[in-house]
Amino acid sequence: MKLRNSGKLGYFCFHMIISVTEENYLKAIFSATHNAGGKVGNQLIAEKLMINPASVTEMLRKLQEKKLIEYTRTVGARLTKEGMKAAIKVIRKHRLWETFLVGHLNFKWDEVHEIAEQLEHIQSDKLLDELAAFLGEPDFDPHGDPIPDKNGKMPILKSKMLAEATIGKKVRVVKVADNTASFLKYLDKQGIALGDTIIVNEIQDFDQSLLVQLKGKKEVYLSAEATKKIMVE
Amino acid sequence: MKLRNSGKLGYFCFHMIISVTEENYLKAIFSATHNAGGKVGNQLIAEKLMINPASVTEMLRKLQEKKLIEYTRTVGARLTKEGMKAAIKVIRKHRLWETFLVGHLNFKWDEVHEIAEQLEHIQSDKLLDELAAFLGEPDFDPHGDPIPDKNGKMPILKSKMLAEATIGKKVRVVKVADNTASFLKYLDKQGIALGDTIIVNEIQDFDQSLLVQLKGKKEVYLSAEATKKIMVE
DNA sequence: AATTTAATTTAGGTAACCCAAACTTTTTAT
DNA sequence: ATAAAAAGTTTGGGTTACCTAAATTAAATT
Repeated sequence: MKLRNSGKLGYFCFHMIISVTEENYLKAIFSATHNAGGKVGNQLIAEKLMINPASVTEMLRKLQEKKLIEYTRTVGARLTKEGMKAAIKVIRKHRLWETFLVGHLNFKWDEVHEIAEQLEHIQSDKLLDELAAFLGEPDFDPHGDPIPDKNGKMPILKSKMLAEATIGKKVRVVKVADNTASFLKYLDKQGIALGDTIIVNEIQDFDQSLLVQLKGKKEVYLSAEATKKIMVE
Repeated sequence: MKLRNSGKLGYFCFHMIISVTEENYLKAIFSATHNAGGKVGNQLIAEKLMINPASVTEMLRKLQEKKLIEYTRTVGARLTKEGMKAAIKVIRKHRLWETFLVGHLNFKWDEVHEIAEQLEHIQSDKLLDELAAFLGEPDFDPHGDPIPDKNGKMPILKSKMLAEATIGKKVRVVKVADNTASFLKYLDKQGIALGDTIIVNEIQDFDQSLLVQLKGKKEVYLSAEATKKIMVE
């Protein structure tokens, strides 16, 4: 933590220095709690960060010291307001960079994650603002994930799994619930992209796989697995 | 150092992992030797990196281990071919990012250095290639510094100090030899930008300051200091 | 050549990460 | 209720990259 002159406003304000590692912890805690809502244990955090659970304890204490999380050994960790703000800012950066890479630098949606993981830690408020403006303040990233706005507000997109779509009704792919390269490449191979329309023609009883009609009239079978990861509206 | 499958060529190749700190050492050694040509001592490296000279020894040994530099305690350090390649790649990234920030994200030339210092360490060959292509393979950055091409070749720009310009002859500003924000802001205030034409009208004998005529016919005095940092052709 | 001065190295220490293994607490199941 | 399983913590150790102070080595001066 470091005291810094804010320069513009004429008074001092605390500007917390959050290390790259700390940011990754905050992201992991966010992604583990924002749906379930509750708290996360060390184990799950360790898993998400692919580190040893033994390493987590110390860092959680440090994050609590910095008032970025609330933490009790038995119940686990939850982000404070400050921690939430920091986590969402990292996510905003990540998703804006992904949008940039796909939109302007000819990256495929399965190639951007690793690089965005690096770019999300670049520290510059002006860069963040200007990048967002350059991209036209996009609401969603190349995977359909919502991009938080400057105040941390996430656009809401109500979508459901393709697996739950009504037969015969036309739906539009708006998001993928799995950003791994392998799944995304599989979708590319099938000819399925964000924004495409799909009609479910049949459900196979024995394995819940779907026979669907893509935009080019082409019919393909999608496994139950896959249809749970393709989000539509 | 890590063994990695190169993927494309079908054989294994060594891919050296160079840390951020190591990259900064290579940059410092490069910038201290590429003009003078010789070798650098610990002191100068320490100064450039704003660390203690005692800290340098260990790292230089490590860089020598990795065959990125040649090092003898008495003569100092010099980049090997590999080290040079690595250093130039970092510089290429730095200058391309600066070009991007100024060209597309509304940054002023005095605002980009710090951010480029972060961005230059992002690891992705595709990103580097695509960024360069997006920018149109520029030859010079916003300060007039040459951007090495993919093979590490630097475009050469023969320029001289404004201080050495012939009186009455029209010259063009092509580079600044000082990238500090304070100097760049000073130039902004004087209304001097890259590409501008200047005519030297008078040299003041007593302090070597110049009375110059800018493109808008405006006449200003420039200190000898300043005229040594404005490069023209 | 002897001395002063400058540069470099050594030695010992700190801080932020990480791990493996031992240990403790909590939870679950019998 | 108590043993087994699961989850969390502590201990001891490792790495990287930095620090200071003291010792050493090389260079420059006298």
